[in-house]
Order: sequence, then C-alpha cells, then structure tokens
Amino acid sequence: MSRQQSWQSVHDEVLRRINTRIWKPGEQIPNEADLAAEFSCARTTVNRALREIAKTGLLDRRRKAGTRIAEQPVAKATFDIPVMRQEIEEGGQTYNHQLLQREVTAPPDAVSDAIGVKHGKRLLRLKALHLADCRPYAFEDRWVNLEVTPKVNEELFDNISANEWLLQNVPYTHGEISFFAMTASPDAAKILNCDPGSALFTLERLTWNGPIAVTHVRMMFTKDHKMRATL
Amino acid sequence: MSRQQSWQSVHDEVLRRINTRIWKPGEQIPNEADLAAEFSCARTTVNRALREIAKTGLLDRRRKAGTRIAEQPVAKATFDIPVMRQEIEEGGQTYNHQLLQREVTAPPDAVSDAIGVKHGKRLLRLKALHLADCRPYAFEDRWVNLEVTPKVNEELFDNISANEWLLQNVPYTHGEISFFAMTASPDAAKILNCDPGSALFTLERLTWNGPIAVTHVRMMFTKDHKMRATL
DNA sequence: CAGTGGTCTAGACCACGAT
DNA sequence: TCGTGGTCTAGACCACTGA
Repeated sequence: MSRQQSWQSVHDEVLRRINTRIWKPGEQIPNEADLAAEFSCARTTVNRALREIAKTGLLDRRRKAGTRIAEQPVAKATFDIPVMRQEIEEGGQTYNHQLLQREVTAPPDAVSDAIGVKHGKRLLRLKALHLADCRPYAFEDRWVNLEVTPKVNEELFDNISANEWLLQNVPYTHGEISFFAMTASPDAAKILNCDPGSALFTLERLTWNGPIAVTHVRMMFTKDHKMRATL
Repeated sequence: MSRQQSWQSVHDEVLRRINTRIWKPGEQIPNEADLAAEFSCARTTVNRALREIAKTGLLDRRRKAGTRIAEQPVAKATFDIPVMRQEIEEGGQTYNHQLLQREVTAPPDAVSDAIGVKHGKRLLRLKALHLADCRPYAFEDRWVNLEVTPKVNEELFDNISANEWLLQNVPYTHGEISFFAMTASPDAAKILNCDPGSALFTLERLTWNGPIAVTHVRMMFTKDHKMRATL
C-alpha cells in the first residue's frame, strides 16, 4: 500500500506477471489507462514501464491493437565493444601497443566494396598489436579512409593506437559490427604467439560518419578470448 | 521555426552537436532547463532525449554535476540472440532439428559450478543438431536443471527443440551469454560436416529463473557463421 | 547547502491502424 | 471510425552529490 509508486515498480510487477505466466505468451494485457488505475499512478508512468519492457522484446505494442506478451521473445544482449586500453587497464594489466605496418595502398576488393569506394582507391592500412602486460592480446588489421580528415596523414600512430586516435579525432554516426571465428594464418599465429590453425575470436567493424566510411577494422583476439554480456 | 518539437529532434540536434564537435569530449553541456528554453519545449522532453543518448554511452549524466560528453565513448552493440527456427525461416530456409542424445547424468564440474549445483548432481543432457534446408547449421550441447519443472522429464524433445520448449514452458529472469571461438573436435566436426580443427563460432548461454539455474547451453555454429549488429 | 538530473502527475492532442 | 499507444506540457517534489 505504499503511496510512492514508480515506473520501476510497475516495470517489475509486469515482469513478474509475465514470468509467472499470469499473463501468457500471445495474450493481450490491459491498456495503459486501466493499468494506471490499478496501480493508482499516472498513465505516463505505466507508459514508461511498458516502453522499457517492449524494448527488451518481451512485449509487443501497437496502437489500437494494444499490448501483447511476445510469443517467442527474441533475447537481446548488449555488448560493450572494447576500447583496448580501457578493457585491459580495467583488468589491472598494463596496456601497450605496437605498430607493425603503416602504408597507403589499395585494399582487396572485398574491403573496397564494404566501405563503398572504387576498386583500386588507396587507403591507409595499419597493422598493430595490442598487448596486455607485454603479452599479445589482439591483432588489429585496419583500413582508414584518407578523406576522413587531412590530419590522418600526419599521424604516425606510433604513440597512440588508431583506435584511440580515431575516437578522439573523427566522430562516427553509425556502423556495423560482426563477430565470427577464424583460423589463425601463419603470420597471425606468429604475431599472436599461438599455433597456426588455432581458432581465433574475431571482431570486424565498419564505421561511418554520415555518408562516408571512416574505417574498416578486423581484430583478432588471442585464443580463448570471450565476449560476455548479461541478458 | 516549426512549432512542433519532439524529443527526437532534440535527440538529433544534440547528437549533431556532439558529432560536429560543437560540444567536445569531456565538456559539460547546458542543463536541461536551459536546453528546454533554447528548444522551446518542456524540460521533460529534453530529459527524454538526453536519457536516450546517455544510454548509448555518449553522454555522462550526474545530478548536480550536470551532463558531459563522454571522453572515450564505449560503443554498445545489441545482438539478437537467435531462436534457431526463426532465424533460419526468416532466411527463407527450412528448419529441422535432430535429437542426437538424451540422458540424465552428472555434468563435468565446470558445468556444475557454472550453474551452481553440487558436483555429481544429475542433470538432463541434450545434444541436438539444428538444420537449415537439411544441412547442418548449429550443434547444441545442453544441460537442463531437472528441478526447473517436473514436465521436463516427460518431454522427449524429438519433435520440438529444447530451445523452443524451454521458452514456452519455463520463463527466465536473467542470464549470461558469451561468444568465443572453438576448435572443432572430431565429433563436432563429423556432426557439423566440417574438417576437424576448423574454427567454430560458439555461443554459450546460462539462464536463471530467479535463484535457480534453468539451463546451460553451448551452440557451435558451422564455419563462417557471423553474428551481426549495427552500432 | 544548492544545483542538477530523476520522476511523477493530470490533462491534452495526435497518429496509427484494426475493424 | 475510434480505441490505443505516443508524445507533449507545466508544474511539482525529490535524490543525489559537488562545492
């Protein structure tokens, strides 16, 4: 009977009713106004609670059709995409990085296509190794669009990783990311100090600043690296 | 000069100021009341816009300290964790699954520890293969807590995948998920019809219903599987 | 202590879309 | 058409937390 309601208590109570099957999958639940009356709060408060739940996929909301419990909720997991230095230093280790290669050259067509430039157009290629406590942590293979900012030509990336430099100098508006598994090539294996043929967890990321591509990067992590999140 | 404002226009304008470095990393931005005045809208509207941006990690908000642009925004990517049937059928393929093994036995200690039961306590183990157009798609290795519901003993899982059955019969309140790369063991390779030693993208998931663990599952995908998301 | 974000309310109008 | 969610507003009080 507490007088002080909050959108979180509504949120929790609705979740409870979903989890205990008081409201079953596929079923329509009362509308916002009715729930507001039940919980003696404003409709806005109910709206906030339901909106948050809907974002997790557990509720389906449509005007006029009302709110329904999702039949097969698609779980969503949010991962923090690491900024290497932070990730490593938060683990109490020392971060370092080594620039392995820096050149301006034409990328493979697959990369040109991915970032939407003409085949043969030259980009800045950087290869670098990220280290934790002086042990290999991740191998980075990156292509940077030179049109993104003139300053990129002047930067050697020997004292700062491209990762951090880009974050500080070139904003991005959107991007795509994918995770997959790769077999370690002989060089990758040598660089990461693992056996050739090892299974490497790999992250590939493509970022855009409005209409122009900023960078395409592939990060190969050392063996046994895991990417975690909570549901 | 449109009279009709919305939290989205505030949202977009704030994003623009961040991206164009009108407001620089680390800098404090005007408080909600001032922004509301500038945009001639209610403070609630500004609040909604800033709250959404803060959730992406681009803004740091603290009472009294105000709102600042994050120095090193940690990108967040939200992945939809697949329900196999849906994922495959959405790709226009036919879904099938085969139960490969069903037994009640004690799991390795690592699994017992993960789900928090005593070593030696017996669980239901299921191994299954998910197929797309009758070709191997993912190999599932699952442990189910028998205490989760008595019905689980009666279900053979020959006509429905454990994935779907659990979703329909046992709610979960929270969980953990991780992605990593694994080398295909000889059996896994045989089942997935790939070379032993191939790099397999693997998903491991542990779900809870309140204090009790529901299931621990490991999904090994066929070679070249990618998990994608937008930033 | 006082400034700032966090939330709540009552009431209003609007937009979508099922029927 | 008209029920339902989506959003906006003005005003209020509260909860943190920096100075």
